[in-house]
Amino acid sequence: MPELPEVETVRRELEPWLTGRTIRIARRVEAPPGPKYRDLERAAGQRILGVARRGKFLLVPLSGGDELVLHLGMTGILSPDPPTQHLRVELALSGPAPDRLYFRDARRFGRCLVVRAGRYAALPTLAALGPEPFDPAFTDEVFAASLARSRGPIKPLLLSQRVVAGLGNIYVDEALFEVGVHPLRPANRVTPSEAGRLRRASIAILERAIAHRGTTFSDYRTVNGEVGAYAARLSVYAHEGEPCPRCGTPIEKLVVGQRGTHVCPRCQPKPRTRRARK
DNA sequence: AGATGATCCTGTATGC
DNA sequence: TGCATACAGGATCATC
Repeated sequence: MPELPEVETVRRELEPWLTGRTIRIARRVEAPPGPKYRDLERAAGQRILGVARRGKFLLVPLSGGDELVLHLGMTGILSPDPPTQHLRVELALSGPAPDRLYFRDARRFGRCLVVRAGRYAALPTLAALGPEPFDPAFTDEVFAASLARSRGPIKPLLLSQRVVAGLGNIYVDEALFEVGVHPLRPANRVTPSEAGRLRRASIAILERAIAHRGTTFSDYRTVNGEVGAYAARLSVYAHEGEPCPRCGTPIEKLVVGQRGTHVCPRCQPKPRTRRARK
């Protein structure tokens, strides 16, 4: 489940390899035609200017004014080695070996398409993406104001990518645990002080996870084929039934917004449901 | 317009 | 052992 730390790890490995090379061939393999893989062939002949990231999206600006947009989805893996199964995209590059980039994606939740640079109409989440967590413009005040505008539960709002970019199911659970906020708490009932702590905790967790090259449960691999080492440092995610690292109460698993969600019932008290009165 | 729920997709785990 | 079923979830779309 690649989230910001996993995608950033991949980006850092791709950047020195790909930058300056020319895409000789870009082709879709074993993937049905459709919006998830579009206009790839347009990348052929264009030089790669760099490898950037916004949230969980990889952005590869090209010399002809186009941009290659990649999303790993759930099971996407980028590698210089061809997979035996589930190959979706192959890029052939100029320059010395390794000169092929393969995009493998078993579950087909990922995407790879070429657009005019910055034109993200085909990618609504990217078009409406919130600030990068590490952007100085993402301040306590900005974050608290975004939360105050929404009455829905805090977790789905953070997963929406509109308030802040790059958080996914794992790191949202970890960050909410860290500050003792229940995932069902209405966003506008998170206090400004809690919002500040949540912002700083999210950044700290993401930075630590990047330092460990992300979290691998099953599919995620770095470009070099390595697993991420952060799974061993998770506090609540995938720890249901185990003692809370802070208070010892067994971690519980519930469903919030159709997502498996992990909480310490003591450190993260469930919000009172305020029912309509008459 | 914001919130909610269904949907996509297949490898892995579980149950009988 | 084999088969059926449940489960995992990021983004998108339909619906209210």
